[in-house]
This record gives sequence, structure tokens and C-alpha cells, in this order.
Amino acid sequence: MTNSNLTTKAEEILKAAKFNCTKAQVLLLKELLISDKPLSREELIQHMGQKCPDTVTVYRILERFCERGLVHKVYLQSRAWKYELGHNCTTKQCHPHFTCSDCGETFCLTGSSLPLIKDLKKGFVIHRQQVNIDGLCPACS
Amino acid sequence: MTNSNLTTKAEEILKAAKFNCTKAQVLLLKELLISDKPLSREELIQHMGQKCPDTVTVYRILERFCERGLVHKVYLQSRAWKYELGHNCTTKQCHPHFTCSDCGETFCLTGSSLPLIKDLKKGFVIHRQQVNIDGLCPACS
DNA sequence: GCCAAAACTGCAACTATATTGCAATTCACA
DNA sequence: TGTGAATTGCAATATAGTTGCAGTTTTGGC
Repeated sequence: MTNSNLTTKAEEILKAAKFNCTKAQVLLLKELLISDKPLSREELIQHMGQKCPDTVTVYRILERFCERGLVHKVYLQSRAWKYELGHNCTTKQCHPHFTCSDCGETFCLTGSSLPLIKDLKKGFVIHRQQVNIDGLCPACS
Repeated sequence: MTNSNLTTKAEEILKAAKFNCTKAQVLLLKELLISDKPLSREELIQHMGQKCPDTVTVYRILERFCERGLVHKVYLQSRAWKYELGHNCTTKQCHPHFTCSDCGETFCLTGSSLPLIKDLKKGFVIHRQQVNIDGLCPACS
């Protein structure tokens, strides 16, 4: 996809979700669109280069995106939160993530999925199930 | 279990895992033994009261316990890491955790389990699979 | 295009969480 | 009971995320 197509796509997504198409939001969404794995605030900022908005702004955009389900947080072994688009997930289940305990790299396992948990005690309502696998990646095993 | 039985149990576990039975390690392990859910450093310190070791010591003990598999870290929605004994888990899979998005409480779902993920691409080696569910607990739903 | 309201951004200060270095203490075991 | 190794506490530091507020940009109605 060309960069201008990507920009158009980001703008469409923002409009559809009733967000303003500000420079910062478009830029950040583009980074998420081209990434094949969840990114931390730190990584996003590095990818965005000179034009990058303020750290606080990055956090605030991510928070807004999360609130409306455009993006979600992934809770991994790393200390920092990571963020990814929700498009590879169903309402109730996020695709599994694999994190290499050697190199620290995270992989999205978009091809695999697990059933939703059953037999929960009465009263528990599931919003989202996340699966988080720890191990060695092909490069480190 | 009486307090002295608990102490004995903690000491046995420490010895079996080749740890010294220091006051701090016994105290901390006792807290983990009586807890039915993963605890953060903060929560551990609160539970230990006056006799509580230094924050840094708590982190260091937890780290040592994790290294030898006595304890493991759970990666949840909360910003702080949580720790629990490994005894309710199999080698490859930790029991699922449920975190209420309303009250923030975490529940161990020791009765339920999911199959291990299959069909991973060649070269991936699984060490541990964690399942993390987000939703509403009986009190909040 | 121009204007007002709403949404968004940047800066500075701050809070929470975890880590490091090093000297002092405690522990296991001969 | 003495000794080396393991453990601990304190102070300083690093890292991650948040808050308040003033200023800027964006949108939507004219």
C-alpha cells in the first residue's frame, strides 16, 4: 500500500469511529495499521520519527482509541503496555500472542485460536479472553 | 492451618527448593501460601504488616522465587505485576485468571482450563500458556 | 472562507513501579 | 562458634504512565 493510500485508510477509519483527523491521530493510526505486532508507546514513538507527537499525546490518543474499541491493550511479559488494532480479534477473544523469553520479540498468532473458556461460575461475564504464550521463537530455539 | 504449621510448611518448601529459611523469605512465602489470588508487591507488603521486609527485598525475593519456578508472575490489566505460587499450574499452563474491569479484583479460575494451543509454526517452543479474562465479576455484573 | 465550540496537543510537574550499587547483616554448615 | 556465601536495607536512580492547564487545531454552521 502506498503511503497516501495508507493515509486515506487511516482517515476513513478515524471518521468511521467519529474521531477527528488530526495529524497526530492519523500518524499514530498509520503506524498501527502497518505493524504486524503490538507496539509499546516507546516503539510507536521511534517509528514515528521527527514528526512524532508528544509522549503524553501518544498516551492520550491510545487511551481514546482503546475506549472506542479501535485499539486494545495487550498485557505481556514486558513492563510497558503494548497496543494493537482490534481488527484481528473477535468481540470476545483476542488472537493469541507469543513472546520469546530469550529475545523478547512478540508474535501475533492470528492463525491459531482457542475456544472460549466454559463452566465459569454463575455471575461472571466475559468481555475478552486473552491468551499469552511464553517460550522460544524460531530464531532463539 | 495454624500459624506454626504454616511456618513449617513454608520452611519445608524453601528447603526443598534450596533456599535459605530467612525471616523475610519465610514470611513472604507464607503470605503467598494463604492467598487465593495473585498479589502485587504492594499487597504483599500490606499483608505482612510491621515485620515486613524492605520493598527492594520483596522484589528480590520474588525474583529469586520466580527463577526457580516456585512462584510466577501474572501479567494482568493492573499496572503492577502480580505474583502467585506455581502449585496450581501444570508445567506448560497456568490456570486462567479473571479480572473484573469494574472493581479490579482478580480471581483464579483453578477449576477451568483450556487446551494448549496447537498448530504453532515450526520452531516455536512453548514454555507457558497464560489465559487472562476480562469482564465483570458476580458482585459487579 | 470565517467563527465559535469542541476536541486535541504540548509542556512541566508528578505519581507509581521497579532496579542498581554497596555496605551491613544473617544464615548454613563445618 | 567462626567463616564464606547468601541475604538485606538504604539511598539513589531508572522507567512507565498521569494530571493540570494554557494554547492550538479541527469541525461544522453560517
